[in-house]
Amino acid sequence: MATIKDVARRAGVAISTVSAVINRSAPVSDDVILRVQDAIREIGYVQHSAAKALRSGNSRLIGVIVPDITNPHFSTVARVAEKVCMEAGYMTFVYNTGEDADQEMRILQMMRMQRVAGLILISTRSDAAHGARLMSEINVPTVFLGSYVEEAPFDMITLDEDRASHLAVDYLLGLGHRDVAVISGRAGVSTNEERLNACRRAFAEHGLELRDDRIIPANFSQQQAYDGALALLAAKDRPTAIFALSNMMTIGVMRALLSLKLSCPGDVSLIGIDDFEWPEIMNPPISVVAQPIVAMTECAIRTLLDQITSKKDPVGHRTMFPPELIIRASCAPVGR
Amino acid sequence: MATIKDVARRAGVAISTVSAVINRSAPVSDDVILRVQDAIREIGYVQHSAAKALRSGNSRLIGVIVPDITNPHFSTVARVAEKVCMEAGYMTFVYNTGEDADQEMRILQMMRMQRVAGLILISTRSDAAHGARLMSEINVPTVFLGSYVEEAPFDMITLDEDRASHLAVDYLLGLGHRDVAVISGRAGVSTNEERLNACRRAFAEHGLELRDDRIIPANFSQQQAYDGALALLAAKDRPTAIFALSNMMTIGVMRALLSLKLSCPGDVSLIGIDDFEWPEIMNPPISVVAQPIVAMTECAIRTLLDQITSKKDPVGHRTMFPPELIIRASCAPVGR
DNA sequence: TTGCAGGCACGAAACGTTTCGAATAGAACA
DNA sequence: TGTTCTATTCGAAACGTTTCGTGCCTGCAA
Repeated sequence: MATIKDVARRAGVAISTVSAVINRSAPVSDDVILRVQDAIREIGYVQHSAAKALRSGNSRLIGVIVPDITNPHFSTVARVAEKVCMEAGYMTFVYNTGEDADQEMRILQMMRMQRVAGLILISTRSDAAHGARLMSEINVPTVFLGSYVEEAPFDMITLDEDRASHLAVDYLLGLGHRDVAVISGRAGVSTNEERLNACRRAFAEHGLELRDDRIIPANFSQQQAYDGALALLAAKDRPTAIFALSNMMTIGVMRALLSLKLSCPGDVSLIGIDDFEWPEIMNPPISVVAQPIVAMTECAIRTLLDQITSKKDPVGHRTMFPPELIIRASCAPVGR
Repeated sequence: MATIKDVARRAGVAISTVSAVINRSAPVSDDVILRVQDAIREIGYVQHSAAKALRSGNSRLIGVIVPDITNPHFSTVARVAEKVCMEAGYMTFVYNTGEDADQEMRILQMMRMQRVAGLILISTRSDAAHGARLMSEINVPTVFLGSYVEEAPFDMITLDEDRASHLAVDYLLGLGHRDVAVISGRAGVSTNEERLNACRRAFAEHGLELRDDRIIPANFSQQQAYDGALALLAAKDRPTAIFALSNMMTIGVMRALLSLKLSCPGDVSLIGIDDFEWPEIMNPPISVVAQPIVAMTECAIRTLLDQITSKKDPVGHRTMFPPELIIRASCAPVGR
């Protein structure tokens, strides 16, 4: 492939002059600019990012690490990240951890090889041990999105998880439900811990208690939520309402309801966190606590780019976005 | 960051020896291997991909270009591509065209800058003019997935589109439907043209005709399918069945049906191409012609890697995968 | 006419690797 | 002991850029 040297020869100028034209990094006469541009067009020259990155020490690459791109929530993150980064002249590297901490580390290692300029990280664990591993592997500006990790003092963009759970629980209790089960995500992930603790608080504020046996662990997995809900709902003391702490788990519960031929909201009310794109085609349309994921992602990227250009250390600052309760048809007053 | 030079100094060997150890590219004594490995660990050395790519002329990067990662069909492609490539020691660059040919070209340009070793391309147009532009921009092994482009003689992995449409049309006609509307994708995309032409043929084989005014263009867009279906279904001569040529358009039709309070399959039968992940939570579960997208993607990547390593020119060979008719609850005999 | 500043263009070094021909050391053989 | 071979190890060039110190011209002021 043609190199900058070929362009220089063709345009009859020095290599450094071509570089100056391409990057507008030094004044060049109009005449020369034109000659260089013509030469570039004629021989079809395209910059070699690797060479540029090597010499300039700037890859202009952003790593985006998500649990699973197949989840619409995360594919939206990927899409928005790509767009915002591209506008700023960066390329994104989107990778899936599959909720596996070792895979997360492997990906971080790859990101390091690529010398990414920054990282958007939706981590699979939040404990201090994981944080320590993270800190030893990450040496670029990083922003957590949706969750955060102990001992890893990066900036974080999250939902107001406390309010999210309160919105759902208050709504359910307000409908008269007293026996509510919570389908919980992966233990040890901040997102889940915060949502769960907020549930407990919300119950307590109503003078009620969220019993441990009404917390069904499902690891954010659709299948595990299905299995857990199946057992829960088949028992004769089934709850009157279920609150699922993430979109995939909400779907799992819905499937369990359907396979047991239980009516929703007739027999059991259901509410989840994270909105669905076409709720009306579901049976029934599910009420949810939605998070403004597009705005959150934009904010995360902006924060990251800011940190990259300003070169100032992150302060571990947390920005919270407000959740929104969207009432549809999956919850009814108890005993109806 | 530490470089290979630091490792060499620390281990007391030459740079080239360190390289030999890292890449197992030349025989090195066990003693030295150990010393080098220790040194690498101690100073936390990580290879610099850009430098490696520059010198070796091999980026070990694969570009994956999809219309919209937000569509579950394509996020599956991305996920599978990432996995298979990673196993082969390649990294993937996933990018969205947003169904825009100019954006597609811009992305190709970026891919070229990155000197990707190969490309998986789901193109937004199939015409010869687009093919010509493509050929002028692409200079690496490329495999088309799902669609192909005229005048761009790369290998292609697709569904057996003819059979896919036949499966759906034969099923509908077999149920007695005579007035069937087809929601069509973007004109000029091979996938859509083939599906549409196969529809016409299938009708003809039954001695029927698919009238042009029963072909509703919707550009593969959910919203356009919704709008089109709304107009179609609000008219007093509405069809008794609808065949939507892609997953998003099927959803659009479903929404139209619901918003008009039309019963499916009572009033109108509906079938689509592409399966849904949790059909049972839809109302009703929609019958579809499914494509084996995971296997297709794996095949595409394998074909590509093969071409990259064998360095032989593509022959424009087409591999077709069989569709599968999955009957659920959205189609009923006519007049019921 | 001379001196000087400023605007442009140039050349060479450096970024971190891989690669390949050459050098070295020890072993085996005569 | 000298020679040849083998098994390692080394050194330097090259990949395609950017960057920065130099130097050449031109024009303007004195």
